[in-house]
Amino acid sequence: MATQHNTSLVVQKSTLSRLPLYYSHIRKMQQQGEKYVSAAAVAQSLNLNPVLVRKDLSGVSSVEGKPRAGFEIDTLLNDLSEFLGYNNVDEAILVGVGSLGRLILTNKEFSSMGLNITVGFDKDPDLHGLQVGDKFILPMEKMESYIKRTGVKIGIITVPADQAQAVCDQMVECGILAIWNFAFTLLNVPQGILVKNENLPSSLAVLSQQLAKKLNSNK
Amino acid sequence: MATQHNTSLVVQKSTLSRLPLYYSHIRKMQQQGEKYVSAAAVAQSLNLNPVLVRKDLSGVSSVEGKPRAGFEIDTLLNDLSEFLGYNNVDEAILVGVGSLGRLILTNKEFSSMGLNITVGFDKDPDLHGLQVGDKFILPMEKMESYIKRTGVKIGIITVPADQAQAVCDQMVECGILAIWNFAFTLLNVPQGILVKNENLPSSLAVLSQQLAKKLNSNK
DNA sequence: TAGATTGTTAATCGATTAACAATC
DNA sequence: TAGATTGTTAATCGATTAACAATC
Repeated sequence: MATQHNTSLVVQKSTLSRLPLYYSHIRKMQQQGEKYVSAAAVAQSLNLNPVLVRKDLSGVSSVEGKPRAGFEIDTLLNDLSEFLGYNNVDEAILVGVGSLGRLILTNKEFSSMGLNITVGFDKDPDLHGLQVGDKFILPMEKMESYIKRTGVKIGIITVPADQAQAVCDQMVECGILAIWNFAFTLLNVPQGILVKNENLPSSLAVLSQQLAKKLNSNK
Repeated sequence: MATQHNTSLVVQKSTLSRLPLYYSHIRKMQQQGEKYVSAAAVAQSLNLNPVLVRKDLSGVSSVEGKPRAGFEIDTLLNDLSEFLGYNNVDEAILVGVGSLGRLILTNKEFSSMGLNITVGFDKDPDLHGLQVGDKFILPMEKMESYIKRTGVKIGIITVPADQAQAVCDQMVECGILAIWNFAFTLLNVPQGILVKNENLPSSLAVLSQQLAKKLNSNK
């Protein structure tokens, strides 16, 4: 049964959001000295449907899994990190060095995932020239030249909601192609610009609603 | 065409995650003095499919929208906040008062959404008795008695990944029914416990992957 | 070999979108 | 009235799950 691996990149968005979980879980196994891992085992540990995991992994792995054994961990981790782009480090800038911005700027987990936030921008003059961790904070006016000079493609927005659209427009104009938006507002962007919204109020609504429904049904 | 409103609570999860956006957008319109809003207008502002918005709103509104005019804003906002449970304030506790925990504890947006985080727990003795904003930090040992005494049902986890499962177990044992998990790990919980994962690495993976694909296809 | 695990094809499930009649 | 907007029914799209043959 010849199958083409990695050539058919029909990995869905939903798959993609599970891959980091696989990666982190399987890396833990590697550190514990394991050599092989089966999709079935991953599925059980992560409480997912086995077929789902099998399908996800088969779409990413460069080699077929071996029946009875599973996948060789070293190879699989390599394929995963390759696929997720952890290897070719991506650079990003961040605008809005408030408490959330600061948190993201200094978070080491991102850099281990290959996201290198090189600099923060803020309109508050008191912050200019300061460092958060080892990242400098620059004035907004420097954004354009910075983006154009470095060719950075990812922008992170951590300003208050009412300023987010303006920052977004500015980013897009300077050449940013993908925006990670932490402000609680939907951004209007031209066709072709990617936006990923990080929306805590929505998440909370889902959770508390489900809880309310459950409490009611139990009555 | 008689329709039953609010009685048929077949509002999907996906709808639910859009409602807070509608709420916030429509409230802005209210503040600008608008009296009526149409699903079509909301759809256009938020860049969503009109039918989708119409369906969402019709499932939540206590009255039918008026053709040509739309929905009365005051009534609609009331229905939305009713539906989202913003009125009957929910209490929550938070475990792990690091930088992220602190950020969430002090975030005022949550309280305006009806989530009242009453107290934070941390294992660091240096923090015990301190206040973050107006919230006290208590030792972990106090968690059980606190939950049982107050009957709080929502727990927020902001500890490092390797401690998350232990905290989760403890919460569940004490009677917590819904968990908002900010640690990058999947939690194993008994049937019936709700978990909402806030998963930044996964989000990032989706974004940077899409970007990479796009950059490649443009070549 | 026997059995666990693989990858694939088909069925199911759920959410979004298209089409349309009803109404102010 | 004419036209914008509504709510609903049917079609489409996408993702998950079930079933199964292949294989080490």
